[in-house]
This record gives sequence, C-alpha cells and structure tokens, in this order.
Amino acid sequence: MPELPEVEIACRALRAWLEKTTIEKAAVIDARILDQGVSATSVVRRLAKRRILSVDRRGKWMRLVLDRGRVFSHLGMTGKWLLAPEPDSRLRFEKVRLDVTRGRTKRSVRYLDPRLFGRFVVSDEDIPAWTELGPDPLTDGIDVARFAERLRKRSLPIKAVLLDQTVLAGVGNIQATEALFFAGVDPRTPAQKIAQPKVTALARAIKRSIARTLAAHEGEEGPIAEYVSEGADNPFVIYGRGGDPCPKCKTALSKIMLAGRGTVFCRTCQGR
DNA sequence: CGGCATGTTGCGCA
DNA sequence: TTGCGCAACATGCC
Repeated sequence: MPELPEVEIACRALRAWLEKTTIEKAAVIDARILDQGVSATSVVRRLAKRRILSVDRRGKWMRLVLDRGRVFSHLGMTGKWLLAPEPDSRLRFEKVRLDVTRGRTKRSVRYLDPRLFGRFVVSDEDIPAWTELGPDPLTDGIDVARFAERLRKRSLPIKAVLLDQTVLAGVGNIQATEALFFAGVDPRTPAQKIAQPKVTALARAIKRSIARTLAAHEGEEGPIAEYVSEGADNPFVIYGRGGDPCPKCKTALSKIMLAGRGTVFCRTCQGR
C-alpha cells in the first residue's frame, strides 16, 4: 500500500502503538523478510527487552529508534503493520511480531507482507538506504533550486527521475503520475529539458498531490484500501483511469509503459 | 490463462 | 565508466 502518504499514515499508527514501549518479545515468522544472511534468532535477540524511544519516517522508510540500535521498515508493495485483534492469533502473511508493553498496557503489533517486497532491518546505525534518501517533500519541503539542479543532470524521462528516491524521498508511481498531470508536464520529457517555470510548477504539484492523498486517507477510518481498482473508489485524478476522459479537457487519457511502470497522462494537457 | 500491480535491485548490453 | 531497459523477487486480482 505504500507511497509517502500511506507510509505517513502507517508511521502515525506505529508511533501510537510503539513509542515509549518496551519490546517484551519479538518473533520473526518468515526470515525471508530479513536481509540475505541475517538469521531470525539474531534479530529476535537484538530486539528483546529494547525500549522504543521514537518512530519516524523519511520517504517510504520508517525507523524505530531503540535505546540500543534501530529498526528500519520498508513496506515494499504490499507490506502493512497491524495491531493484532487478539494477542495470540497468527495473521495471514504475518512476517514479524512485536509484543510490547507500556506500563500495564500490552500490545501485539504485526508486520504482514504477502509479496515480501518489503524490508525489515535491524542495525546499530542508520542504513545507507535511509541516509541516501533525498529530501522528503512533506517534512522537508522541496528546495526548487536544488530540485532543478538535480533534474538538469538527468537525461531520463522526468517520470523515471521522480521515482529516484535520492532526488525526492517518497514519490512513487501514483504520486509521480498525479503530480505530472497537475503540473501539465509530459512524463516522457527528458528531465533536463523541463523549463524553469515548469520545474517550479512540478515541485508545487508534488506537494499538492501528496497533501491531497494524505487528506483522503485522514478522512477514512480503519485500514487503507489495499488496491486501487478502476472503479468509483479510486481516489486519484488520473492514476488508474487510462482510457477515461481527461478531467480537464475530456481527451481520452493515454496509458503507456515508462521505466517499466504503467503511466497515465493526457496528450493534450501534458505538453513537452 | 495472461497481464498487471502503490517497489527496488542487479544484470547485461550499448 | 555511465546510462538504460528489463527480469526478478512472490502473490493476488481481474
């Protein structure tokens, strides 16, 4: 379920469930979620009795800061954290389990991930995947001059560059698609060919799209929809709407593959 | 059955 | 050396 807005929602939940708790017991149900060569027993040992001081997020990564060491969680395509309804149930697709206490309150928090594209990393220090992230549009904002500087060096289509997590952290296929539409930029345009006013418009469009998606998630109670279907429950403006009329000009929206990802855009409204 | 899916990475080739 | 397309990872849905 994860791009920046969804991870932000997940992060807030983890903060409420885990911050200022003690891990009484951790369990790794499926070691394939760990990095190659890391054993479940070593992770379990390192987490036992650790205190979780804080939970934060950069882009699509979340970090639990412990009294000794850190945990990094990336949801991949289908990862999610849930509060177990019953402490002893085993949930479908469960990979990791954290049983925590805060005073007399006990909770069992689970990481689920059917496709196993997510990551769960325990480390003494911040990991490269975290430190190498670019600015987070929600928490850091976008410095347009620096953003333009990064785009100027890249010949790839702008959409491919937006998916580079060292340029901006947290922009995925949906946010890139939506933002390019809002800014009126053709996703195939080489990044370095985008004129300055369009770069400014794009920076603003990325923030607007993220804020819009976040607001949609804040408005719903309970878990976030897992899949975007093509139906009426699709909350996005053009993502998942290939073939439909453009919301601005009614031209049929095009759908192409770009950088290996499905890409929807309007050939009339999104010029090069 | 085939194709596609909100992500990332590593490989092979130009 | 760099840049790029593509397969691979594992599973579900239409």
